[in-house]
Amino acid sequence: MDIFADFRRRIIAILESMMADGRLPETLDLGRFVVEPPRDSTNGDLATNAAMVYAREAQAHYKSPRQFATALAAVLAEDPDVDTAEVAGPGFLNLRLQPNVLGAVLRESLADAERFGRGRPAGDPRPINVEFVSANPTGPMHVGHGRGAVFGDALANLLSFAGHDVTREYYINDAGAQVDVLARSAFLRYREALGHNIGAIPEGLYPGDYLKSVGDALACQHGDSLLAMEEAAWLPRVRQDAIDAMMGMIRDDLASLNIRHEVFFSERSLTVPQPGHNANAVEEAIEDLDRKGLIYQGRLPPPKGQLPDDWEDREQTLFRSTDFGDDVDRALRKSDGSYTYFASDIAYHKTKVDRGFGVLIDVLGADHGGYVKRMVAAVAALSDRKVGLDVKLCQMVKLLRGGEPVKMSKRSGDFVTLREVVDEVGVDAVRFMMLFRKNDAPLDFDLDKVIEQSKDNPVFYVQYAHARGRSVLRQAVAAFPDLDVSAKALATAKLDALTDQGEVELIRMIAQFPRIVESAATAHEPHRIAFYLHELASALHTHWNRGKDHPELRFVKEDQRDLSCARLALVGSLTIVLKAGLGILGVSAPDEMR
RNA sequence: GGCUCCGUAGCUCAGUUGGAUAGAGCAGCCGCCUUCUAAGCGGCAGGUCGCAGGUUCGAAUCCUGCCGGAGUCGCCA
Repeated sequence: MDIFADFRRRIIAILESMMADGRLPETLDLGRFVVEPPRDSTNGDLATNAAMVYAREAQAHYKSPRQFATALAAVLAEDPDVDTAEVAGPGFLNLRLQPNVLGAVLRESLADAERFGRGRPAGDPRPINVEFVSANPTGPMHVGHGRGAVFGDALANLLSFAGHDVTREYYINDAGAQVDVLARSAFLRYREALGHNIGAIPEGLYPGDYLKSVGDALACQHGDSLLAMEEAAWLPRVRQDAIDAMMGMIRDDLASLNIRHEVFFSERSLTVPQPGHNANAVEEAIEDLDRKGLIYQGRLPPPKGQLPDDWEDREQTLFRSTDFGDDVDRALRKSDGSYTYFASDIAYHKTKVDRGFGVLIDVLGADHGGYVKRMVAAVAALSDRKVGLDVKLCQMVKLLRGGEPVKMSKRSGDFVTLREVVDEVGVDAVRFMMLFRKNDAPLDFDLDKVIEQSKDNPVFYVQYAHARGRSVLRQAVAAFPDLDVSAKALATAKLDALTDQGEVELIRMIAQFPRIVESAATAHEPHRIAFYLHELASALHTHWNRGKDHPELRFVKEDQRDLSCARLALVGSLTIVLKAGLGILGVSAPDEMR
């Protein structure tokens, strides 16, 4: 249960009845006010700005926002769940709830631990597609890819937790010139495997050692038979083998971060005719736009800034992306007549629209910023504005060690791989740190700091809070050997003993979890979960420590079984929320720190 | 030059979609271990929310214009 959403509904009902009675104008847009925690919790449990939001429209009925709020307060005070309803400041309405309301939330979190905080499928029932990583299949993943990978995966977790049907998807760029370069690079390694002296890797080919095994495999499979062929003959075969090998490597890299995609979509598949069609997907997508009158032959103004050397003014096939908010119309064919990357991307996104997704999310590197408007335009055009595309750009990751930038080795191809980082600091640290920042802010990742076991390290700090909670439950069993500390059992504890301010504060924070999930999911911002967990962990550590100066506040009181049970219910609920939140981030919730 | 993102405490960053006296963590100073884990906690100090206008009951948040930083700029992917 989300008490904020719940009371928002109750207030809507009140406003509606006031509208029906003529106590308010009938035209109010009831979607505009909010119910949220008051900034200062001494003001109560819930606050709403409804009276201020509608003050202007209600002026004929209530002179001031405060007067309106007073009227609203009078009705709300009748609600059996409300203790007090007070008007504050310019017209805020602060509600203090009966203790049993928050208690019910706590009880619910224990009784149905698996579901607490989860959203119900509501609103747009269409599934959401999250496309992320989509690293070129030309080598192992590096740290920058890792950020997008973790972000996309956590976002997918979050949306799924919030009640949406989510598909994780990877777009394999296996059709461009870069995979031909990959094939030639692999062919070189193939010759090397056959004993040829290949010397230095020529400029323009991929030099990485990771292609040696591809060369070995080719030699093993084909012997020297490829050597006699023309490039046009061997390239397609070598290319596919190399791509498969690279994708295998990338899947392993992703698996090391516990990331799995449901769909791997091949760009190349868009360029071959589909069964039962006489055109390929790219051609069909462009025909589709053409039928909508969005394709034309025309000229583009030269690019601003530095003019490319080979700029030529020519007539070309253009998409009217400016009809959908882009700055300039975009080219769909290169000068040699082949399609641009944008054209296949349009076709690719058309498949997403056709597959019935209602919301598309693309997770890309910040260097793709210039690409956003045209892609949003394309999706709007393809779906007649019925499908939204949200492009989440992840900023760069700066890798540090002890505060100093990690030198990227100049030995070409030998960059710091994602795998090296995961192996050094662990999945949990990588995932949490990548999510403990907004996606559009650059990230410093310090290899030394993230394995530190101290409060300076938020990963550790949050995990420790969970472990501490679990430890308390273990201690409780030691004190009361017959006690059942399972969540289900704790849900039946008498909770009215939880009266200490710190305890109430913790319950309030637990009650916020559902709305944090909801708002983070709506905003497509998983970092909000990470920050919430950090605050929750901090609150737990704080309260735990108060038990030092005030032994009567400790969770386990051997001579007071009922009181202990109530407090253990609180601890149990905290571990449930911490674990659920960490689960969204894809970070483990250990029972003890060792 | 165009577009996108960013600018909040000495440093690194949050800020619940326009709310109440702008918050954390580092770093600095002062405290707390016969105790369910001190791997932690409390307190003090620290601010012209880049600048200037505008919108309104109310702006760090929305709009405009500047200043500063990052990215990007027909057919590359």
